[in-house]
Amino acid sequence: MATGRTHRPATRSRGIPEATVARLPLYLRALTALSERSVPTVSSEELAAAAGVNSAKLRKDFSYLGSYGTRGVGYDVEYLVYQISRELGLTQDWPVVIVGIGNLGAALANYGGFASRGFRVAALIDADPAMAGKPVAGIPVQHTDDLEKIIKDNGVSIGVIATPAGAAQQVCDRLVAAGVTSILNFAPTVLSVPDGVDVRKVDLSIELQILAFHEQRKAGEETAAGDGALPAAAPRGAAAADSSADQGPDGDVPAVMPA
Amino acid sequence: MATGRTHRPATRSRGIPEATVARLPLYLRALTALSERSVPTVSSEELAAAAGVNSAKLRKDFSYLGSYGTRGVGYDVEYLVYQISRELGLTQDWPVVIVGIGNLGAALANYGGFASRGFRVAALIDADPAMAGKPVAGIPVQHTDDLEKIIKDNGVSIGVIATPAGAAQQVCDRLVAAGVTSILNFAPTVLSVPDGVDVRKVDLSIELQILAFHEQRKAGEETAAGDGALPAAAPRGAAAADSSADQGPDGDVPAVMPA
DNA sequence: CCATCTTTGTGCACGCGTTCACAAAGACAT
DNA sequence: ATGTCTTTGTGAACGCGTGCACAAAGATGG
Repeated sequence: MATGRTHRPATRSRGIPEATVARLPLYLRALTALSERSVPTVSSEELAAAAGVNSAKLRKDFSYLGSYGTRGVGYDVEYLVYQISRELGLTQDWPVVIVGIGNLGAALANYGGFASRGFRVAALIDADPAMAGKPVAGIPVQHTDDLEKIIKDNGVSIGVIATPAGAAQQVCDRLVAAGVTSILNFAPTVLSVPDGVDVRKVDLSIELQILAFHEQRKAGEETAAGDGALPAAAPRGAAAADSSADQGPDGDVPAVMPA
Repeated sequence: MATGRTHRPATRSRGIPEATVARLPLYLRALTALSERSVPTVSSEELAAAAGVNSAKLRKDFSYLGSYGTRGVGYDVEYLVYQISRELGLTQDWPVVIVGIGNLGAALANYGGFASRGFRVAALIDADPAMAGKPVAGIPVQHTDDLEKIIKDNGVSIGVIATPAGAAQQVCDRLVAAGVTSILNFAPTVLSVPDGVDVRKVDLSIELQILAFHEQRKAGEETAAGDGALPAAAPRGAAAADSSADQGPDGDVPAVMPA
């Protein structure tokens, strides 16, 4: 996975395993899609297929939340959406700040997935004075000097770090000192934080390296035993991948530094 | 972690556990930093601290690669850098294509971590004809129509998908059909691929939701048992930053779709 | 009301990953 | 050469996560 939890050795919330928590958003996404199609109920088998997991695992995951299913029928989609949302804390508003408005920071600011689940981008912060006041995704960028005030005024408890690696720890320290207790770190650095602060890491470079490892292994195996597992995949259709046009301003601080 | 592996139930390469493979890039980064500071050797304790892991775990991880340490001394930094690089397949050139040059795709194209490890951005691909020829990060964007030819001409085996969710599966199918066997997926969708193809997923929305879960738990605990670790949480309801902060225009396709 | 059928919820076993704790190995000083 | 000291490499125990397989529960039809 592209992400990895940091710290918190084996802390379990109220009996909900960490692995289950990590899958809840997946289920929630699949359920939301069903909800939009006005599907009333769904079986564990169907939902598991949509989420790409084993159906037994899904049932066990749900069993940690309670008995929300009906035997012989399945799960009520709307009800389950609500229960999972509540469990994940998405029924409340989570103001988020993004620090480091480079390419990646701008991409995150434009990310549509924020608003759709209780997250609200409360502020964009960058160390470059030239960026100050400049709107990104409709939100004016503020200077790092005001970081503490911004955090406190908005009651922010979740911070996103998209600065270069060299600045990440400093920014992290300031965020934590100002009251942030959850951090999503895109900078390729190991952040050290006090107990009680959660850090999750997203690291593109690591993901690619893991892929390269498996790729190399595949290339090596191809000489040895023929597993024959590689059928020529059928093209599903001449598709068009549309993309958004405008990209963030270039020439700024790179979103992420080399590993 | 922000990422999660897909498929591949318990496939182990040559005895190297998957969890270990996922940590090798972490060690490699720490070692590279040491190498740049001309540190000749490092103990498992020091390196573990730098990588943010347990020293016993680190030693066990290295033991899967072989006995590269010297008892009483530690590990030779340069030698270990080489061994890990070789194990991860980073001593060879990996041409990579990025499909979907929106905000996120552009950020990835500008990502410095590519070139520094055997990865080379061979091409940028987008479905928007208006993007064609336009240089991003010094590389001209090419149209989706030429996807298959680009893959084959460059011998690409690793593809990065940064398209909207709706286009991801189609793009994935075309990439796989053209010969790509490893995919890094940034679109919030479960991709289905044939056996033999590795998919890794990076999903910002999921990461935030997991953080929200823990954040909510922390807020809830503060009332109950005094763990002592939680300083008084800041009020969250305070005034919103800017009212005019409308999220990005929805007509503009976001780099990643809402979950 | 009873039989049947579907689907949930979970007890259980297994395997992976983590951590402890220590013996073996080598460096270094005398 | 011998003893001491440091640090590796790993055997073993433990805990978490996964998946099977099935009993319990409820819907549905007669």
